[in-house]
Amino acid sequence: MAARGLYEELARQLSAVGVVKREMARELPGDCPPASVGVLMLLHKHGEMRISRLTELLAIDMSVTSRHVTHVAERGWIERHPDPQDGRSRLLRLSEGGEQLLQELSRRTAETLERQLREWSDEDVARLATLLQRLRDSFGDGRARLPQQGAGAAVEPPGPPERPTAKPRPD
Amino acid sequence: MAARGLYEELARQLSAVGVVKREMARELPGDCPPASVGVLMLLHKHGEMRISRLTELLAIDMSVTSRHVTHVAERGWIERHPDPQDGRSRLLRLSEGGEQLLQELSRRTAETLERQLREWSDEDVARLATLLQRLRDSFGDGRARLPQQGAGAAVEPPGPPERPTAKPRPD
DNA sequence: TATTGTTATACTCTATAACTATA
DNA sequence: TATAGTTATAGAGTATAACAATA
Repeated sequence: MAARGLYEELARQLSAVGVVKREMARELPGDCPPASVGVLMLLHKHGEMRISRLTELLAIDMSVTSRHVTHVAERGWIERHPDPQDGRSRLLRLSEGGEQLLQELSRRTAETLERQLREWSDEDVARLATLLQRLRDSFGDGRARLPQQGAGAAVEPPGPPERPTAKPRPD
Repeated sequence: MAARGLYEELARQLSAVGVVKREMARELPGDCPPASVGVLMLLHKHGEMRISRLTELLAIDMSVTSRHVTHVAERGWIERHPDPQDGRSRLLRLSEGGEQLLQELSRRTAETLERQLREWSDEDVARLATLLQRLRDSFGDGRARLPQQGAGAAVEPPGPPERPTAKPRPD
């Protein structure tokens, strides 16, 4: 178990990752937001799958996955075939055009990182990727997606005074 | 310079950090979104400062910072004093209540990470935090916030065929 | 005229809830 | 009745542009 300060520092750094993500997003074609790239990458890596599986891998709500999938399907980057196992589902698969787009995006992503991380050693790049993977695993582990019993109001803080305590806010 | 696959893997892991951030956000009081925590943390760490400085540290647009600051100020977590150096600015400072809230939030954040990262060694937690810090530095380095010459249309991809190429989309 | 902030508007990503179709 | 997926709606975070006040 690490010291508390260590965790706080990690939390701070995690919340700052957004800068990097936004910078990377600038390199994408206007038509293809980061979420679409995520869908394409997973279909490339894991092959044909249903929306439910994609939802698990993305660790977001299925309704969101559905929208992202619609987006990439409308642009012809994936194909949707009937699932012989279950009439409610369809199997998603990268199209020829999707494969090629992804190639191009991957190349560009790599270029950006290469440029920004010029000073980094292979070892450090790999180390960071590995630690992030592990971080995700650690979080997705224990209670992966418990069915929400009241996440909205969430753990109201015990004592901090002076705070107007979450007024309904009329605006 | 690392191999291309290494960069792609890093990109994939970076885009997946969202899961962790959302999980952490669940632990926050409904009134205090992650962005507010960021503001409070920076004011705690660096002390009194102007919005422009906060904007640099957060690496977001000043208009966004302005909104976040308004949010925390409305709840009494920070105070705004006139800046003797410049009549257009105000100096932001954590209030008593803000300090206490932050203490509580930090405690809770640390608890969450402690719970999820039970298996992690001190070294690995520190290593990840350090690498993320360095990642951010590397990105914020060279051209930190160039004045946008056409980021909207962004680098349209050269060759990937078959792609409907960003149709106006009638919907 | 240039700079510091603020406000209005729009876009992306996500969640919740209500709904459809199939199991 | 339960499950896979879709759609409507809302909220958080960000960016751009137009604007106000001060330098």
